[in-house]
Amino acid sequence: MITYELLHRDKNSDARRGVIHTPHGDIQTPIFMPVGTQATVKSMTPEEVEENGGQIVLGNTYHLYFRPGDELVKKAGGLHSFMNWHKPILTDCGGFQVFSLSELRKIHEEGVEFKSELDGSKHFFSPEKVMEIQENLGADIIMSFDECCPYPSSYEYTKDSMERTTRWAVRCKKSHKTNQALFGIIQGGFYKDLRDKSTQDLIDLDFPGYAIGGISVGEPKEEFLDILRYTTPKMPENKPRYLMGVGSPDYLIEAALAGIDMCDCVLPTRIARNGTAMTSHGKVVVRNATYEHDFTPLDDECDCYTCKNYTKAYIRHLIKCKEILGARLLSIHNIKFLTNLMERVRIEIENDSLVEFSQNFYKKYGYTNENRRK
RNA sequence: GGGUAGGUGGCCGAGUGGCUAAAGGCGGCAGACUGUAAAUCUGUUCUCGAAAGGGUACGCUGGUUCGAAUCCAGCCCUGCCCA
Repeated sequence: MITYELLHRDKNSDARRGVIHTPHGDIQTPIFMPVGTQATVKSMTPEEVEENGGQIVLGNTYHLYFRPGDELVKKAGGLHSFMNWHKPILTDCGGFQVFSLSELRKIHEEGVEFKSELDGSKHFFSPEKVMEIQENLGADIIMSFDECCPYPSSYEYTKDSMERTTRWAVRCKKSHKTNQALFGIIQGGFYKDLRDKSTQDLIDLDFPGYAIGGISVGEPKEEFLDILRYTTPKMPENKPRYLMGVGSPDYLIEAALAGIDMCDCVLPTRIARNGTAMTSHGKVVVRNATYEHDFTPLDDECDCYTCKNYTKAYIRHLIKCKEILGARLLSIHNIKFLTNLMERVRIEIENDSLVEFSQNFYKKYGYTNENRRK
């Protein structure tokens, strides 16, 4: 099981500084969690993830069920042993795949029918099945099965979906047998009364942690912030609060300001593979021609392995040639950038200065209204 | 020297009379990426112009035709085979 310890509350925002105690060690919060869908943070070794500030990584129920199979992972001694990562692990439940693989699935009350994108075979995910898979995987934190609604969705659709997600949460709880921490996922789309209902119903079920799902799915930033700031304060104070699928620096800071403890995202590793770095001066598309003759590091303020040893010109060269080292060096940098950012956020919370920090950060990072997601 | 296949936009390569400023790929340039169907996807890529539109262009020169990358003639060049 896990417990949440509140260390300090920011006097000028809803931000909070805490620790989550897990069977595989403590997690200092707020935290950014790198995603390792297929039991690997793409291109990085577990040692590199740890050296670059990773305290916990994610795995994915859907992907690991298909390959290599959760039974195999169990046979290997669980995910920790299988992937040689001995710090905490959280597995996502496959709810996001219900959303992202919309063309390959059908949703029923009983569960979701999936057509495998690998071989076209049919598979059925019920809340009970998802619990069984996640128990085999053996993560410290597991997620209840949900549906992540697309944006935009009608009130009626979102309501039905949210209510079904709650019924699925009941079934997950009922069939959950291990001492892994099972988190509930708040849904309700962009409708505040639905968010209220979802939050309250899940609180009544008494989960050891709660997540906000169904935002950061392509909506305008204002709507994201609106739901984030509305929902987070209604989540229990004595338990971890997890915002799913957020990883750009501004969203992470806003999440912390709203009182979120945990975020995860593929963004840093994905944009790394596509030739982009996050830096203290904003996004650097190092693939671009501007950097052809730039023999300076990605970020002059960064202390990561990549920035200590390599230049933009070299990394650009690697990316242009599709050399895997390019993806690795950028992934290392981006992960370190975000874990450094969150470390800084934790310090600022302790000093009650996160609001001021965020304003300075945005100015330096170059965030304007144009940078906001549409 | 003889025979044969061929010369198309930065490169490879389709195209055998008008629908061709010319498919497709590569390369180049740019954009996107947020609980990973992603080392992916999208746009763009002769030139002038904001656009409408114009100018050049399929080895070279000339010809046939209302019209030629496409047909004809000569020349130049390249690969392969034979001497």
